[in-house]
Amino acid sequence: MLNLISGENMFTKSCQYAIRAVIFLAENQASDKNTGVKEIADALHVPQQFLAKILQQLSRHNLISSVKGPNGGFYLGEDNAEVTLLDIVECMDGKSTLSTCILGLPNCTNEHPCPLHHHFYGSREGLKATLSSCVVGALVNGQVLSAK
Amino acid sequence: MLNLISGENMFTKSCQYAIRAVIFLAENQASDKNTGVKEIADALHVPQQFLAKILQQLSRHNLISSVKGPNGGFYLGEDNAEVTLLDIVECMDGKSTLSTCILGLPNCTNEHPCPLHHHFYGSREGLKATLSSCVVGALVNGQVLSAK
DNA sequence: GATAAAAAAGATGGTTTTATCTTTTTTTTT
DNA sequence: AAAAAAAAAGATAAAACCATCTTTTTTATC
Repeated sequence: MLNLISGENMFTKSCQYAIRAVIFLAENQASDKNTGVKEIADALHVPQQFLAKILQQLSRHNLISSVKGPNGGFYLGEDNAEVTLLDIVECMDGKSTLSTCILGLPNCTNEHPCPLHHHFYGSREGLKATLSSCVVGALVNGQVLSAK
Repeated sequence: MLNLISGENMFTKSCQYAIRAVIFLAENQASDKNTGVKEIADALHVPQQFLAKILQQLSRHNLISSVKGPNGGFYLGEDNAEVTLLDIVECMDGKSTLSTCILGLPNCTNEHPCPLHHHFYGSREGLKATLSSCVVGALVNGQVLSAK
């Protein structure tokens, strides 16, 4: 589930962890060594096994790359160069809510809008634009990433 | 929990139902008759008992008004004339997430922002502005409200 | 080939959200 | 006063989300 307004967070936990992990991998893109789950989990202060599941899912969808065995781990390769925030959100939480009615009404359209439709149109388009234009590989600037 | 981006909806189910119910009450503001849970639930096609809980909570927080007994029900009175979307969201889902870090990082600030901070700043401010400026009593225009 | 490291996968449990059922309280009408 | 209508409240359950533990598979190194 992805709730943009109500709730404690704009992204789900899974999605937050996923984004932070991918940005972390992007920061290590230069190095030719892989990064293990443990190392990422320790750096970001997130539950290791939960993060493992998330990385597996990202890898299955080819948003990140992985190698098994000793010296194995995860990395961002050329295949992952164009991955955007929208890719990650949709991978973790399903198709983004940003195109469906904000009140969940199936018959809400531009022609027959719900009472909130026009009020949120601009902000929602802005969010969509940001999500689809943010290539995670470019989000590296040494800013705050880890918590606690 | 209120997730603005990830998940299926921008608002939680509770919040969606709450907003739709309050707008429905606003449409009946003119009438001096109260509206019962059953009538609202039928009109909006939402689970009656779940909606009852939601209306109780809205009533406890004085966002809507209620009377018990025969011919009882809910209504929007003068006390509720200034209720905004933000009031409803915070009543149902707690203080909005729109001021906390989008990645859930406790040490993210304007001076030491997370990698997403500036990208989402504008849209988030827009959402906040809409939520706090939308008085639900004014959202009545006969638009689509019920689902199914 | 044996060992070890690491991702992948399977199974299980806790918490929150969503939803339903039942009982109680309030209040109007008869 | 009795009956009925309706909100209020309590208890329970299903589903989704969050998290952990265990086992399996892959693969590099010895």
